[in-house]
Parts: sequence; structure tokens; C-alpha cells
Amino acid sequence: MSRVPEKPTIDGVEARFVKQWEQDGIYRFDRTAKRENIFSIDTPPPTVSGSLHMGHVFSYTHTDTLARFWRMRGKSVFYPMGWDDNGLPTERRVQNFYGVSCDPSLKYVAGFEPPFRGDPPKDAKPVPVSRPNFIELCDELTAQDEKVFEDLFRRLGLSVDWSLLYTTISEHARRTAQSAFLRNLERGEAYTQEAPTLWDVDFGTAVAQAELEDRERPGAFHKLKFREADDESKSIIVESTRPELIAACVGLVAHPDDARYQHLFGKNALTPIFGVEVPVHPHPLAQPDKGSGIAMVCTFGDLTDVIWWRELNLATRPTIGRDGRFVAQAPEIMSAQAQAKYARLAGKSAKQAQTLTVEMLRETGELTEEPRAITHPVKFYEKGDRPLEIVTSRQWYIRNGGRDEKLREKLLSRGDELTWHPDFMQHRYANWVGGLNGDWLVSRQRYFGVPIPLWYRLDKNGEIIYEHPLVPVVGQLPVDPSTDMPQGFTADQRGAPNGFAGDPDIMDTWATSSLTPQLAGHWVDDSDLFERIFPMDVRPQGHDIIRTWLFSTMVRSNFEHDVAPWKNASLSGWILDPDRKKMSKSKGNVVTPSDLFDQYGSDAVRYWAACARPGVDTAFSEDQMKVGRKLATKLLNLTKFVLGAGSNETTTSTGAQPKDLVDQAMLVRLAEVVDEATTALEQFDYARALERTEAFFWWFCDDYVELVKTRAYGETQDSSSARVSLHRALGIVQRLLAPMLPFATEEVWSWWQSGSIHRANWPTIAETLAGFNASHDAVDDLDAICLVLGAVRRTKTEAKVSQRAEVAKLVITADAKTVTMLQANLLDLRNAGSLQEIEFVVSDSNSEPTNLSAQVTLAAPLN
RNA sequence: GGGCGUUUAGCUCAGUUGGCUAGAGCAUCUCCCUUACAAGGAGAGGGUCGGGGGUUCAAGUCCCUCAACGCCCA
Repeated sequence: MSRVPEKPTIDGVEARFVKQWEQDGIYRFDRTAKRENIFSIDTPPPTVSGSLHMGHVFSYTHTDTLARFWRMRGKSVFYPMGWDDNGLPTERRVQNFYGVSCDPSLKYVAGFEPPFRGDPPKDAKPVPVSRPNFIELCDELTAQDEKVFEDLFRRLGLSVDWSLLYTTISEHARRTAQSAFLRNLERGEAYTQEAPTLWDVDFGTAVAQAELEDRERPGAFHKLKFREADDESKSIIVESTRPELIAACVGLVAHPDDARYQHLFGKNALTPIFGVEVPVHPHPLAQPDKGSGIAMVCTFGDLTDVIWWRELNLATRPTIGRDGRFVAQAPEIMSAQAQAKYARLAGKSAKQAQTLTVEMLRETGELTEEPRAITHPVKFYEKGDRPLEIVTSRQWYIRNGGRDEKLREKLLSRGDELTWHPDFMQHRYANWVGGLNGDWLVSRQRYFGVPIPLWYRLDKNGEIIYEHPLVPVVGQLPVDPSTDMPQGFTADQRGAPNGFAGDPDIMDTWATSSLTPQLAGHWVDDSDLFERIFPMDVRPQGHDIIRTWLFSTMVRSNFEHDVAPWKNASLSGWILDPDRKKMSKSKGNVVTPSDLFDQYGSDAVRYWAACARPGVDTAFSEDQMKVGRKLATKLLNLTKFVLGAGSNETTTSTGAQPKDLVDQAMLVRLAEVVDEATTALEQFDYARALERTEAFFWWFCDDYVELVKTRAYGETQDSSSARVSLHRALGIVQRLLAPMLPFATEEVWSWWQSGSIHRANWPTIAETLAGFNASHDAVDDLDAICLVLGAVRRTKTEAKVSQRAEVAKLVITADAKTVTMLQANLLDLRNAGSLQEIEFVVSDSNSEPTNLSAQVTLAAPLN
């Protein structure tokens, strides 16, 4: 075969085929296909804020194998890519890259040049820029990053249709996100409310429940002496980790059954330092075994405070502002003397205030013991560096069942509409939905994102009227309320009494990401396309974002389409480093994917990923990549052999069929593999499909090919049987491996077939077994032959002679049936083992279970 | 504290409704230049299947219990 290279290699195939696939458009989605012939994928849009890592390579490979499988099954595969370039990670990266910070009060500067483009010195002071300038820089940097991402994904061999690309900050994405939000508003699913809100003081933004994480932090219990209001000689010892919040204390709570505090319920206590009167209440959430069993309620120290405050109708006396510092104005209730004490705290950070408070407590003698050091979980924003505070602010929410039992039930049952892969992942969904305790907070006090598309009327004093917000008119979307105007108003009315004000906030990044099916499918402007791909066939994603991405997408789809957004959810595991720790940049154990592509080839890296069972955390393993590389190389060499063995004409032109038992048995075995691999892939189990195919492949190379090699070189009828079987098996194995090893299989396919293997038909049992009838018994017969071959090989190895060494005499002991079979199929065995004399002994089949044994006598060495 | 998952060879993992002597790859060791492949091939050694208890003719597999590790939630 002239097309077979002299020395096959997988090095360098990536660049060639990436280019060719794009030229030929083989992954192009056919949007004329009917819904039942479409397989649609809700691809996760990676965050564009740095670089792709092994986790991306891992999970995107899993999805790609499925896409390739379904494409070969004849589906039109809707496989888009999206870039999540909206949100805080991008903002942070832009700040660090250009040395700027966003100041919305500034005016846009045309032709602005940032002070740096990459690596500003550490001591450089950020240059404040306007919001439009800042967004320009975001756009500039994300465009660069996206190019790098695309190149890497192409090199990984993702069969994405790049013409379907979407981003989450584009004009289209903003229009989609704003349309969906306005429809939520219209139906009453979105609402605004002034309420206690988790607040990151460094980022200056509200944070949603889904974005929280607990971190263990050192703290200390302080024993504080409160006094009974009726009798100041009696003290109440309250233990608190946040004594600085005494000024914000609005009550005390103890468990209703706690005998120690029964006499206090309904009475008042006086706070230390400030002497403010606060009520004592029973509440079941108070923990009798924690500290002294009675807790102070502050507005607000933690989430439990919010519950107590709400359920017990307590006063509101916030002391910490949005900048994380104590507000200048002391709570009104305080006496002049107390206000003077409070003045020492004003303007201080929480930490400084705690130190000062402890000092004051010592002065007044109201710290009864030295603070007792503990470590305890503290709530952080997952991207933040300081503990969250809780401040009262006006925010927008979308209902998610956190406050509505019926909606919660509805969303739980939506989970049943999906098939989960693996199935136990549904528990995580149910667990999260069941544990929600508030609606979804979607507004963020940030800059780079989709603006909340609303304005508010101002009253005659210029105060905002939040009821009946002004919404954009049809065709106006997307809007930026800070520059665009509501219909019927003029620019000079902005901020003026009886005029209007734009909502200054943007939406949570998940408010856009929760619409990826609508974004990719062009819900707002191409209903024909959207109806063909929605609900989508599969949502692939990491199990860590079930509570965020998966759930929020479910919420939007439930409201907008009254259906689950997909039929399947496929959850990938984590990548762990070889020590079974989660890989992370801070540990310095991150490997760059492109280096691995260079070193082992893309297919080898894909092989490693495809070996991991769905949903299972997997160790990063270069060893596994070496195995993948060996597999790919072996496939090239096998193909070279099969295509080069014997005369090709007799194979293709005579219409020969598999007629030898050995050939038929091999194909029967292969048909079983085709069946298993197909079933596994239909159930999203690419790893099983690979494992079965690979096991067959190595057996095929080591045993079958070795057995028939000599016959295949010949020119007899038996040779035709061998060659036609080799060719058939080769074509099937290449296609079975195509989803996992797209480059190597495309290479070998190109040596003897026309068109791309990735557009070839997925192999079937029927084609594997065409032209003959054979039962599974044939496989047992072939196993027996292989067993004898194995015995011959073992003897040669133990004798430390070449496998080519001649065997003078082989005595095979077996039951009568096996002996008959072997006698009829001796040719291959004789060739493969270099056997001279063969003798058969029929064993007594009544005595023991069938025992096949072979006694090997080697010929004397010739020299 | 609740939920979920994991625990099988030195390492990474298969082992499907209980059923042959528990498998594969890597690593280790031995041998072999053999015309597809030495970036290869042929073999070998290595496991009381996390501990304990139970069901069964039969348990890695089912039940109970304990432990360790991981993730999610409180």
C-alpha cells in the first residue's frame, strides 16, 4: 500500500487533522436535521480568566467521546463551545494584568492606554478608569485568552462546531439574560427586597448562598457579663466569638427547654459597655451545650442571627458598613455616655474593633475570663479573602424554592426528569434543593457583567421608588441603564427629582450561565434552531457545580419552558495529583496540558481521561498517558501489517468471506465487543467502551494476528479468509477507538479509506458477522487454541530460547471434542508455534472437568 | 450532626443479576533482535478483596456493624 508510511508515527498528526477537519467542516451541525436525529450538548463554557488546566482536558474529553459516538451513529451533533468571559474572575484578571481599577464615577476616555499590559510591578498603584474603559479592557484581554483556549481545545481534538461559539458577555448574551430576567419579573419570579445580605467587604458586593464556603479560622470565646435589667446585681454570662458586635446586640436567646434561663424569658438584659436594654427570648436554634447556652443576637453576626432577628421581630442596629468598618453613627438607643464609648469603635475594621472592645470590657470588668481560643468554621465568599459580613441592602432575587415549599417540590421532581450519570449524583441535587433557605440573590455590585435592565422613578425629593420599575421596550435590549434611558424620559432627568435612575448593579454570573441552552440555541432570535435542540440531550459538568450551574439552569428552564433543560446530566470527577490531593495552583503541582500534548500526543492524553469512569475522581497519571501512546502506536503498526500482508487484490476483489474457524471465532468475539461498547456509550460510559475495545485489541494483536500471520501472507483460499477477516476487524476496531483516539484513528483510516473516520458509520454486529454463521462455541474453541499456543510460548521463554525456536514434539491432552476440533484447525497453531510433530491424547472426560494440557519438547538447537 | 462516594497486587483501576483457580495496565524480575511494531515481543513473581459479624450449597459481590479517606450540606 503506497499510502502506508514506511515508519508510522503519531507525532505531528494533530496539526494536520485539525486543519483538515476545519476545512472539510466535518463537525458542522446540520440544522436541517429533525429533532430525533439531533444530539445536543450543553457544553460548559470555561471561565476565561487564565489558562486551561488538566481538569478541562479531562472532562471535555469525556464529552467529546460521546459527541463523536453519536455523530458516527448518524446524529447531527449540536456541540457548541462557549466562553464564560463575564464576571468577577475576569475583572480581577484585568485589574492585575493592566494595573487598573474600575471607578464608575469616572467618564469614558477615548483611546485610553492602560499603564501596563501584563505583569505590573507589585508596588504599582492601580489607575482608576471608567466603567466603559474597564469593560473595553475586559473585552481586549478575554479575546486574547479565548484564542489560546480555542487553539488548545482544537489540539485536544474536541469535535466542537466552532461556528456555534457563544460568549457570556456578548451583545447576544446580554440580550438573552436581560430578556429572561424581564420575563421572570413579569411573571413575578423575580423581585427586589431590602434584606440582610451576605456581603464581601473587599469586593464590595452581595454574595449568594451558593457561593459560600466554610473555612476553619482561629477565633476565641469571650465570656461577656450582661446584667438583668430588673436587678443589675445579677449577671448573665454570654459567650461570644464576636464581642465587637455588642453594640449591634438586639437580644439574647436560649433554648426553650433550658432550665437555666426559664426565669429570664420575657425579661430584658443590659448589654456590657453600652448598657442597652435587650429582650431575652426562647428559640429552638439556641444550642444549650454551646458556651453558656445563651447567645447574643446581633444585626448581624451570622446567618442564625438573621433567623432570630426575623422570627423574633427584633430591632435592627447595624454597626458594620459595606466597607467592613464600624459606621460613624452609633445606634440611636444608646445613652450619651454609651455613644461616647462607641465613638472609639467608629471607622475601625472588625478585627481592630474586637481588640478595642476587649480593652473596654477589661476596663469595665465585664470580661469575666481570659478569651478561650478555638477554631471554628467561618463563612467566606468562595473567591474572597476576608470573612463575610451581613449587611442590609436592597437586592434582586429570583425564586428558587428556598422560601416556597411547592416550588421546591417542583424543582425536586424536575430532577427525576433527568437521567443522571452516575445515578447517585442525583442525591447531591436533592440534597441541595432540600437545604435551600432563601431565594437566589442575582444582583451584584460589580461592573463587568450583564446590567440589571431596569430604571426606577424618582420622587419629588429625588428618592428612588422601587415599586413598578421602568422596563426597557421591545427592541431596546440589551440596555445599560447607566447610559441608556427609559422610554419617555430625557437625559437631563437622570438623577433629578421626579426623574429616573438606572439600576447600578449587574447580574450574578450564574444568572447568565443558567441560560447556556438558550444562549447556544439562540432562544431570543432563532426559535427554529432552539426548538431543534431543546431540551438538550446532555449537560456535562463537574459535580461541584450541581448546586450552582445545574440547579440555576433548572430554575430558569422550569419557569421559562416548564420542562427540565436536558434529558441527561453527566458528571465528571476531579483530577487529583498522584498523592490524591486535589490539584491546585497554590500547591504548584499543576501541569500544563500543551506540554503533555507535545510529549505524549493528544490521543495519549485523551486516553488517560477516557480511562476514568464517569464521575470518579481520578489521579493525574503520566504513566497512563504512556500507555495511551503505546496503544496509538500499536494501532498504526497493526494497520501497517494488515494492509501490507499478502496480495490485496485477492482480499478485496474475490468476495471472499471468513471461512476458517479461527477467523470466524475472532469476529464473533469482536461482535460481542461491538455490542458491549455500543451499549456502554449509549449509557454515557465511554470508559467501559474503551476498556472492552482495548482488551480485545491487545488480544487481537498478540494472539489472533500471531496465529494467522503466516496464513495471511499466503495465496490460498484460507489466506483470503484470514485477510478478509483481518481487514474487517481492523476497520471495526479503528472505528471503535475513533471517539477516544481521534487523531491516530483518522491517520490509519486515511491509509486505506476515503473520507473522515469521524463521519464513518459506527460498527454494527451485523457487519461484523456478515457472510457466515458461527456460534459462541467457536470462541471457546479459539480459546483452546490460544491456550496451547500459550503453553508453547511459556516453554520457550522458560528455556530461554527464541519464540521462533522449533518444537520437535507437542503432546496435547484434551477431551475428545476438543481433540477433534484442534485436529481440524491445526494449521495456524503449527505455523505460530513452529511445531513439528503433534500428538493427541484423549483424556477420560468422566473423571475430571475438561482439562486441556500441552507437553512441549523443544528441538535441539541447530547450531 | 446529616447525605453521598471510595477502600481489591508496590501504584492506578476493572470485576454488571452472588457462581470456574479474583483480572488488566504500570512498576519489578527473567528471557527473546521474531520481516507490523525493540518506542517491540514472550513469560514470571506479587492479593487472607479495609476490620468484624451474618445470610447462603456458594460472598470481592447481599445484609448489619465498625474504621479510614474524600466530597457536599448543616
